[in-house]
Amino acid sequence: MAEGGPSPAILRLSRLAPLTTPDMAALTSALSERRELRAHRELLAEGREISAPRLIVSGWAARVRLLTDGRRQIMSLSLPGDLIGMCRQPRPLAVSTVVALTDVVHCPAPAAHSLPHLADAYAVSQALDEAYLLSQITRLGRLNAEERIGDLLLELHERLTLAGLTDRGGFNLPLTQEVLADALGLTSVHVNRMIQLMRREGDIEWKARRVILRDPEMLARRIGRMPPRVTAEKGRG
Amino acid sequence: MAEGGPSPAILRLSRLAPLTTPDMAALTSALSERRELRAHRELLAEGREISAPRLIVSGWAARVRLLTDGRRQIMSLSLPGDLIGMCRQPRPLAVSTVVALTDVVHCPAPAAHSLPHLADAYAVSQALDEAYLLSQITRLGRLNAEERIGDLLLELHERLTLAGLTDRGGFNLPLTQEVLADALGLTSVHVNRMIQLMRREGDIEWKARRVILRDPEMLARRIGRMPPRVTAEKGRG
DNA sequence: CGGCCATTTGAAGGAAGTCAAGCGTAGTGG
DNA sequence: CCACTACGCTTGACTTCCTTCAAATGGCCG
Repeated sequence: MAEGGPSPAILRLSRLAPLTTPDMAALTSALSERRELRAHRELLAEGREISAPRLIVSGWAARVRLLTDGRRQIMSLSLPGDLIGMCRQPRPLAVSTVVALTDVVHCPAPAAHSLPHLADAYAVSQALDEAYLLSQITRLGRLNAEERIGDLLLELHERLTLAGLTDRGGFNLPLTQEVLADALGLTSVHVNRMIQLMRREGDIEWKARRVILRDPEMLARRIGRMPPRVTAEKGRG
Repeated sequence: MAEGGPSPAILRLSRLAPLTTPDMAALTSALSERRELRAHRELLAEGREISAPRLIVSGWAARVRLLTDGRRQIMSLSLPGDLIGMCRQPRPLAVSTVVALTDVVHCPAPAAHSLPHLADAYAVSQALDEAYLLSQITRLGRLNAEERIGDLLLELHERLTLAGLTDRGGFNLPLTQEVLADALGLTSVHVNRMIQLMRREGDIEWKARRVILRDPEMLARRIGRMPPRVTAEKGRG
C-alpha cells in the first residue's frame, strides 16, 4: 500500500513503544502471513470463540452492534496498526462483531512472550483502545451533532498521523456518510447537513473521500477535545 | 454491608473464575488493608499516574468526564468486585477520573503473578468491563430514553446479582436521577419523566432508592438486550 | 445510455432539552 | 416542637435538535 516507507501498521506500533530488532523481525515475519478480506466481510463474530489476535495491516474495520429492528451502532473504528481480538482470559469470546468497512489486509499479531518491547506496544495499544472507547461514550452522550463530527475527525486525524497516513493536513476517509452516521449515533441525513454546515463555516474541506481540517487546534479547543495519554513514558501513547 | 455471607467483591470474583484456597487467602489478606473514601472524592484522576490496581469492596463509583462548559458524562459505573486502574503498560496514566458516588470501601487488588486462577478472574473482569463499555456506546448511540433506562437497569441487576447484591427481584440503587442522567446522556428532567412513564406502564417499581424490575426477561426482550458473554469456560462471565 | 449508489434538499413531526416553579422530606438549629 | 434549609423529585410551557419520509441530484462504471 504505502510506497517506500515502512508499513503504517508497524510504524504505528513502533511509535507506541520503542521496538528492537527482534520485535521488528517478528512483525515483518508476521506480515508475510498477511491475508486479504473484502469489504463487508467479518473479521470476528460476536459470541464466537476467538482464535488468535490479528493486526490490521491496511484498510478500515469497525466493531459493530446490530439491534433487532435494524438499527446499527459502530462502537469503534479499527485502523492500520490496530489490534483485533487481543484478550487474556481462557477461551475468549468476541464481545463484538468486527466487520471490514473497506478491503482489509490483516496478519497475525506476533506473540510477545519473549519480546517485552512488543508487549509494551501491545499494552499501550490496548490502553489507547480503551481511551477511544471512553471518548466515544462522551461523544455520543454529551456532544451535539456538529461537535461529534468534529471530535471524530480530530481523533481520526490523530490516529492516522501516528500510522503515517496523513499528508498535507488531510487524510483519506473511506467511509460513506451512512457509516459515519452509525458511528456517531445520528442519521445520515443529519450528518450530511452538519458536514455542509462545517464546510460553509470553513472548518473542514471534504471532497472525494479526502478530508482536510482547516485549523485542528482551533477546532479541538472549540469542542474541548484532549488527545488521550495512556503512559508517562517518553514514547508517545 | 452484607451480613453473614462472603464479601460481595470476593463473591463476584470467585464467580468469574473458580478460585482456589491461595487465591482466597490473597484476597482476604488484601481486604484487611481496606480503606474508606467518602462520596464525591476521587479514586483516580485523569492524566495522573496510576500506582496500583484497587478492588471495590463496597459502594458505587463512576468513571466520569467533565466538559469545559460543565456538561458531565459518566462512562461506566464501578460496583463491588470491580477493579480500578488495572493496566499493563509501563507507567500507566489514568484515562479517566474515577469518583465515588457513595461512600466507597476499596482495597488493593492482590498481584496475580503466582495465582493463575486469580489472573483468570481479573482477565474475565476486564473483558466484562470492555463489554459493558461497548453496551454503553450502543445505549447512548441508538436507544431512546426509555430503552436506555431499561437497558441500564437490566445491566445493573445482572451485575449486582453476580455480587450477590440483589434480593427479591430488586436491588438498591443509590443514585440520584441527576447522576443517572449523566450516565444515560440525558437530562434529569427527562429521566424523571421516563421513569414515571415506566412506573405507570408497570415495568418497574422504584421507591426510596430501591428498584424492582417487574419482568426482567420481558423487558430485555423488548429492548433487544443480550447479557455479554466473554468466555466459553463453564464459570459464567 | 442506464443503473446504482451516495449525496443533497425539503417539509413536517417527534423526542429530548431548557427554564422555572412547586412539592416533599430529611436534617438542623433555635 | 416548629421554623428553616437543602436537596431531590415532580410538573408545565416552550424551544431546539434531530429524525422521518420522500424526492431530486450527481457521479461512476459497465
